[in-house]
Amino acid sequence: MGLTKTAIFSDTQNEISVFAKVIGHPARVAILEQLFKIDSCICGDFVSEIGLAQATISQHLRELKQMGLIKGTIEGTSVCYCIHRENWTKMKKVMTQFLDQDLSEDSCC
Amino acid sequence: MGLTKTAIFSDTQNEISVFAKVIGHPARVAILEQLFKIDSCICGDFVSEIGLAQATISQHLRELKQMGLIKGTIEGTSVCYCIHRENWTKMKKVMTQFLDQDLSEDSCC
DNA sequence: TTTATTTATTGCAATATTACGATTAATATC
DNA sequence: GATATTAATCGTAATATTGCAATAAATAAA
Repeated sequence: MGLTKTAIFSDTQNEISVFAKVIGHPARVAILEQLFKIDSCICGDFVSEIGLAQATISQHLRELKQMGLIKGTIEGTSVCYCIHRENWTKMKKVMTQFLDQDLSEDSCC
Repeated sequence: MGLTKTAIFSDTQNEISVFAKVIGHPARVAILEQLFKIDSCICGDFVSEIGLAQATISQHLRELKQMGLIKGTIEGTSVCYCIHRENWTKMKKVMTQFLDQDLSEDSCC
């Protein structure tokens, strides 16, 4: 099939997995890291920094934009991208809550 | 293509994305949540709890095991699964470091 | 030994993802 | 206006993922 059965899972479970999925590609990780490192907008320098074709980068940027993690502003012929702070914070909260789960000592084999 | 070009990314970038990818499916999120909730091993109760076929669950368990997030111990005819605490902690560290990045105020558009 | 019970594996079909060349659209610059 | 420059989109190919039925393997119970 290839089609995830989202209906049988809770909203939170789906939310966690969707957030994780968007981080689940090194190119998107690299894009986000660059935006944090520069600590401002980046206008079109992704293609030269990351070794992927322009069309491919554009596709990854679209996915990040669709998930709301970045936003782009048109600036003449180029587009300036930056982190969407509110949404990043929201994702951080959701993911951290999941990751921070813990077990009591020696609870299992 | 469909083949991620891991070679052009850093080890850290690949590590983050691989960890995220394994969390990137609600069934695997559900399995992990159950293990944390029960706070001990689970022997074969996944299929009844999650609404997916036995073969599918087994496949997801294998992926989690391959990533080292869970470990299984054979217990007669059934297998008891539990969280691999050390590896979970390691993943938490890697992911948290990535998620905790922050921007200075008003750094962008 | 025969018969459950339980999990892993295999084989398959359907959908998703990744990547890129080519093209399009939009604005700058000449 | 004609020509660059930049980013998005389209089309396509290759690989990955998801899901399940059927089967295999391994142990427990009768």
